[in-house]
Amino acid sequence: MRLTDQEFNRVLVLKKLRASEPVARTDLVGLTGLTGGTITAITADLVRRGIVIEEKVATSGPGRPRVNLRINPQGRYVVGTTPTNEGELLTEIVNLRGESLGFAKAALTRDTTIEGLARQFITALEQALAEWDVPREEIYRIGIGIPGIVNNRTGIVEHIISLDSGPVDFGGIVGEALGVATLIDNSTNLLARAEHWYGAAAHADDFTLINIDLGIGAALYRGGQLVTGVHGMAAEFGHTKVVPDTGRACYCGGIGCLQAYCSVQSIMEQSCAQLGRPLPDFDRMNAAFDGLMAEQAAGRIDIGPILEQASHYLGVSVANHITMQDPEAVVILGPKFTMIEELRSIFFDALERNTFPALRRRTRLHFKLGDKGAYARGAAAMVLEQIYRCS
Amino acid sequence: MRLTDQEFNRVLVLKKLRASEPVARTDLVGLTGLTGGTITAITADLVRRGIVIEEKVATSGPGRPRVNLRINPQGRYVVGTTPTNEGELLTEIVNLRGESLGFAKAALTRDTTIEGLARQFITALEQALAEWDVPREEIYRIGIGIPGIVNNRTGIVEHIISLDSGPVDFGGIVGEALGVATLIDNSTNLLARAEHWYGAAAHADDFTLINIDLGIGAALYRGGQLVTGVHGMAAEFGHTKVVPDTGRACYCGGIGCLQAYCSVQSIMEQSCAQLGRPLPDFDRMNAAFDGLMAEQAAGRIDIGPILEQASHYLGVSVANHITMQDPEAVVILGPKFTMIEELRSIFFDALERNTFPALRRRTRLHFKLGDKGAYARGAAAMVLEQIYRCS
DNA sequence: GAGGAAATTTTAGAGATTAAAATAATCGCC
DNA sequence: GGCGATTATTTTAATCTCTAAAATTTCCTC
Repeated sequence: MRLTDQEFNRVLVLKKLRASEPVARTDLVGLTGLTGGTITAITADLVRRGIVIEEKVATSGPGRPRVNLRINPQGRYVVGTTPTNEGELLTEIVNLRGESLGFAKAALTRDTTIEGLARQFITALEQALAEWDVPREEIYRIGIGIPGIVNNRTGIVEHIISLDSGPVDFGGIVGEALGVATLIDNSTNLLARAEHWYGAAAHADDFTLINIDLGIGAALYRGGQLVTGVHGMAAEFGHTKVVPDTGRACYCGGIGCLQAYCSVQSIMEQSCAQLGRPLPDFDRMNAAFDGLMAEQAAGRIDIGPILEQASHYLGVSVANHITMQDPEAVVILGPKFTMIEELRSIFFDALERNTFPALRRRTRLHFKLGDKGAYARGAAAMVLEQIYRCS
Repeated sequence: MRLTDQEFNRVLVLKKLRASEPVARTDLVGLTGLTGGTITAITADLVRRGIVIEEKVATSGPGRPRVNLRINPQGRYVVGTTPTNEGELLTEIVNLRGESLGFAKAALTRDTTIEGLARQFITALEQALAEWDVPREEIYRIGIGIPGIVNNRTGIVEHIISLDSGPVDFGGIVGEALGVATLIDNSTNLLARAEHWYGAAAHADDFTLINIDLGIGAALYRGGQLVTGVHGMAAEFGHTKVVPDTGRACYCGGIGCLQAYCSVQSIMEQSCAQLGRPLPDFDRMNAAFDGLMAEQAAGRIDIGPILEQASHYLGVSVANHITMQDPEAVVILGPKFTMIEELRSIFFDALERNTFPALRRRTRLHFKLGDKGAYARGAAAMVLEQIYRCS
C-alpha cells in the first residue's frame, strides 16, 4: 500500500528528526525539503501527541533562537518481545528513543503449536509487566518479533518452522489477552527497522540488513520502506546458492546454500564433525559456538578453514547482492566470528573480487555484534513508522 | 524522486487504461481505487491532450452505455533508437500503443568517442525521418537506448564500454541537432519499460526483466517503478557469480559470472573452442550463433553440453534472484536457445531445485524471443511514464 | 531601548480528492 | 411512444494539505 503524501511527509519529518535529534524546525526545512509552514504544522501535531518535545537551546548569535526538537523519552512506551534460539523469550520495554527501561527473560517450553506459543507469550508478558510495575494503559504497543512468516498488516502468523503450521491471529490473541494493541513482524524485519531508525542505517533509505545467527536472515529497505516481496517472503538470503550442485546440503533441501556454510549452526556442524564431538542441542548451539571460538582463539583447536570458508562465501554472497541491487549500505549483524580481523579480511577480499568492478568499494558496510535489545528497538521503530497509519 | 500523489494517480490511470484497453471509466474506478469524479477529471485531461480517445461501445443491457477509452493511435509519435551488437542503429517510429509505423536500419561505423556516436545517431535519425517523411513537429520525443551507464533524468551518458569514457550530454546533443526533445535510458531499462507497458508484465508492478544477448542485462521494476540502485547501476545480473572461485573467467575480471556461461558470446567462445573454429567478430556473433544452433538442430555438431550448462546456470541464477526478491514475474528475453524444450526443462529443473521451497512455482515466468521493436516500444513507454513529469 | 537578524507562525490561496447529488443515456415494457 | 429502471458519468460542495509570502516572535548588539 502506497503511503499518501501526507503520511509520507509526516514519517519523513519524524525520520529526519530522529536521525538528527536534537534539531530545530529550520533544519527540518532543509532536511525534508518541506516549507516552514508545513514543518510547523507537522511538528505541532507531534508535540501535541506527546511524541516530540521542545527543548530550549543556549543561544549563540543574533536572531530568534532556534527551538530544538527531540523525541520525547516519556512519550510512548513500547514493549518488544521475541523468542530466541536458546528457547527464551526476551522482553524489553523501550521509549521511542529506543532506550531500554526494563528487560526480562523467560524460559519457553517446547511447544508444538503456534497457539501454544502465543499462550506462553501472554504469560511471559504479564509477568514482565508485573515485574516492571508498568500499568497497561501506559504501554502504547506490544511489538512481537516472529522467526517465521508473518503478515505485518493483519498480525497473522502464517508459519513458524517446526511448529504446526496454519495461519494464527497471533497479534490478535496476544493483544486481546493483555489489553494492549500489538504490532507484529518477522524478527529480522524488526532488526532492519531498528537499524533504519536507531542504528547504522539511520541515514540510508536503501540498505540491506543481514543477520547471522543459527540461521541467516535478511531484510531489505528500499526507498525508506521495508520490501516484503509479493508473497511476503523476500530476502531469504541464507538460501541463495553459493556452491550450486556440488556444495553442502542445507536443511531446506537445497545444495550449496549460503546458510550451509556461514550460519552458526552449519559452522558448528562442520566443526563438530571435524573434532569428533557431538553436535550440541539447538538451544545450546550459540553458547557452544562461543566456547569453540574461545578454544580456537586459544589455539587449542583449529577450525580456521571452516571459519575462513564461511567468511569467504559471505563475501561472495554480499558481492552478488551488491552487484544486483546496488544498495547504499549493507549492515551485517553477526556472532563473534565476523569480528575477527583475519576473517574480516577474507570477507573483504571475496567481496571485492566478486563485486562488479564499477560497484566495488562504493557500498557502505557495517559489522555489528547482534544485541538483544535490537528487537525491542525494532518494535519502537515499527511504532514510529506506523504512527500515522493505524490511528 | 518520489512522485506526488497527483502524478502517481495520473500514471496509474494511464497504466490501467493501457493494460486493459478498451476500458470504460467505471472499470477504471475499480482498477485504480479512485472515485468516479477523479477518473472523470483525469481522463478528461488525457482526452484533451489527445493521448486518449473515446470510443462508443455497442450497448447490451439497461442503463447508460459505457464509453470505452483507448490510447489514441494518432496521439503522439515517438521515435526509439538503439545501437545493436551488430554495429547497426535500429530506428523505429511508434505510436503510444506501441505499434510500429516505420522502421529503419543504419550501419554504424566503429567510433572511439561517445560524441562521435552521437553524431552518427543524428545522421541516421535525420535520414530515417526524411525517409518516413514525418515532419519533426509531429514527433513528440526521441527515445534513445544506450548500452551503457546513463542518467535518465539528465540525459547524460556516463560510460559506454569500449568508447572513451567521460560524461557526455548525449540527449542534449541529439535533441538540439534534431529539434526534438529526447528521453534517454539504458537499453535494458527500455526493454523492461516495454514489457511493463505493452508486454508480459503489463499487470505486474514487481517484476524482473532479463535480456540474454551477447551479454546479459537485467532491469528491476519494484512498486511500478524502475529501480536504478544508488549509483544507477543495479541489476548487473550477468555478473553475479554462479561458480565462484573455480568457474570460467569473465571479461569483467570476475570468476564464474553467469555471463561467462549463459551469454551468447560465452556460448560462442566455448563452442568455437570445442569445434576448433575461430571466434567470429563481435558484430557477426549473433548471426554465427544462429548458424551454430541450426547445425546443432540438424545434428551436425554437438554443443549440447554447453547449452545445457548455460540453461542450468540461468536456472540457478534466476532461482537465487527469486529467493532474494520474491518478484511477481520474471521475463526472460533471449536468443533461440531459450526456446528449445529440452533446454527449457533443464532450466526449470535448476530453477525449482535451487529456489527456496516456499517460493517454488509461485513466480510467473515468461520466455520471449527478443524483438527489435521492443526498444522503440520502451521509448514510448518512457513517454507514458514521464508524461506528467516533464510538461 | 532601537535596530537587526534569524526562527517560527500565520494567512491566504491553489490543487487534488472524495462523497453525494445530479444528470445522461439506454433498455424493457406497457 | 412514453415511463420507469438501471447503469455510467459528471457536477457540486466540502475537506485537506501544501506553498509562498507576510507577519510575528525573540534575542543580540550597539
